Amino acid sequence: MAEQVTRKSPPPKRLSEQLQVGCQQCSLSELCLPEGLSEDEFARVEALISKRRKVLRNRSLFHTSEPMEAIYAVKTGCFKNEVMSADGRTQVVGFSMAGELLGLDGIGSGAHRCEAVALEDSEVCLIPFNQIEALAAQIPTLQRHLHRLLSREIVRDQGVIMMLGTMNAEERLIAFLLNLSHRLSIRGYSPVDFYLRMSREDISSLLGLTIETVSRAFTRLKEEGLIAVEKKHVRLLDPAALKARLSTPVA
Amino acid sequence: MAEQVTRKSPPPKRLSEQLQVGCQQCSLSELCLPEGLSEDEFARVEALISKRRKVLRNRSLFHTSEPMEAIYAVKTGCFKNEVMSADGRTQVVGFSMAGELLGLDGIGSGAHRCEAVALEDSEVCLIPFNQIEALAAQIPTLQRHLHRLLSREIVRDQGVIMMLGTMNAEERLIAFLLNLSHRLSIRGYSPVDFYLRMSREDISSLLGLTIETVSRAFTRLKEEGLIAVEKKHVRLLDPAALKARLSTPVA
DNA sequence: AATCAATGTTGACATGGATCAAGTCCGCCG
DNA sequence: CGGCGGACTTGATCCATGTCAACATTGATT
Repeated sequence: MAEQVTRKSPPPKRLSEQLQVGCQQCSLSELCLPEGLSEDEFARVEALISKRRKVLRNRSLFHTSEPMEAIYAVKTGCFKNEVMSADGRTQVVGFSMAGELLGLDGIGSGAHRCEAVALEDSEVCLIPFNQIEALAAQIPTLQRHLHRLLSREIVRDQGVIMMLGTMNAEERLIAFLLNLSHRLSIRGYSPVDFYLRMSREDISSLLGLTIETVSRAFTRLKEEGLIAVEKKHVRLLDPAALKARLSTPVA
Repeated sequence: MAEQVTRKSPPPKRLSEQLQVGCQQCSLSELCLPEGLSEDEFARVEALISKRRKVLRNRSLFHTSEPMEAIYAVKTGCFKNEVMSADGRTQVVGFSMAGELLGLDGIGSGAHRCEAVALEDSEVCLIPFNQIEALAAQIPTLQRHLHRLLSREIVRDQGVIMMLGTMNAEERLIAFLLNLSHRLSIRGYSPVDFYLRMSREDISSLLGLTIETVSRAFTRLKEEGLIAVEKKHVRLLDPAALKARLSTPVA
């Protein structure tokens, strides 16, 4: 099951090969990088992001308290972001899929404040933060993009806060599924038929519920014909009805 | 009670007077601005932040969906940050006190994603975002500072997520009080004796609870001798015990 | 094939917090 | 002064979710 990532090339890639896969060829560049870069600018950014790193399933890309020397763009696979409190509580604060950035929370203190764990064999592009920061000072478009990404992460987190603060179990699950659906569709995947990369436990942590409650919420939505679930395979049978559930609770 | 802010000068300030109160004289500059700026750099930053704006109690500094043309530093007073969902839910995502920034969430989309409401008559420094961004490109110290602030906001939000995801009512209230306490002490105020600026309703929204539950949690902590509360006046009688409550729940 | 550990589902029951309803304490305003 | 509304507290009850336990499924190991 947990086999090495070997989809793009034979066994162990050589460094020279890794370097060849640039941002220009990457279908995700429109998610990671700003539009409107000149060729020269693009090349300078690309030069910074030449390093890749593979992370096997259940391994960490970085740990809490580890010094932050780079941020990461998910190239393939999926991660969960977990924060840990002083007293040992653990909380999933989000999942990161291809084209999304990881490690932005480490900029403030210079150390990562959360742990990024691969949910499947994954690969990330390494972005040395000091260097991208220096380059951003020279390329306004890049600078603006970086600020936008940071700000969007704030907005995303506030969305999670709203979910936790105002929604019941069923609504939380629906919000979660619709959020996944939306992000998948942006990436060209089906918004109504997908496989969950994360366990019920990870979902329940993000949603601030127990796994039993999440399981029952899945079952109820299934019984009502709104979704189909078998294990990790989810189909949204009535996306409109799901969205409607998030608006006025009953009537 | 709700009188205008007139502590620093007679009745209605003239613009020329407002401009005189620069960052140099502001005791909060160490919170808003980076250390290590040269005199020249400091002056350039200061020149950008010369505008002030007063916001009366219960008035909004900005509204959701309003175009974001500036970010703000709280000079005096206190704000609540509220996000609203499409379906009309409202959620307080945090409170901002003197020296803290407001409006960072608007950078991503160019429009504010939340509403900032003054909890008392307050004053903010207006920071035109485009200009501070441009200046940051020229002053690395400033750029780094800006990134840190953005990142810290992410970390702060993740802390709220953890609170909502893992704590019970009493723990949430304790976490909230200790957080306030800490921020007040940084500003030179007593960490164990303070006045709440926000209503029980605002607190309950942030904590994802009802006002009744918040009220009962206050009462219980009071009965246990951990705090003293009369209305908005709170005293932490046993901060160590409060902190201990956040660690291992029972034993 | 047998065993085992993870993972998820389902049921029965307990409980923390929501809901509903008074009631108190204010400051405010006529 | 008296009445009124808003903010908060307190009590009684209900219910959504947590807890505990059994069981199913799956894949890994032997």
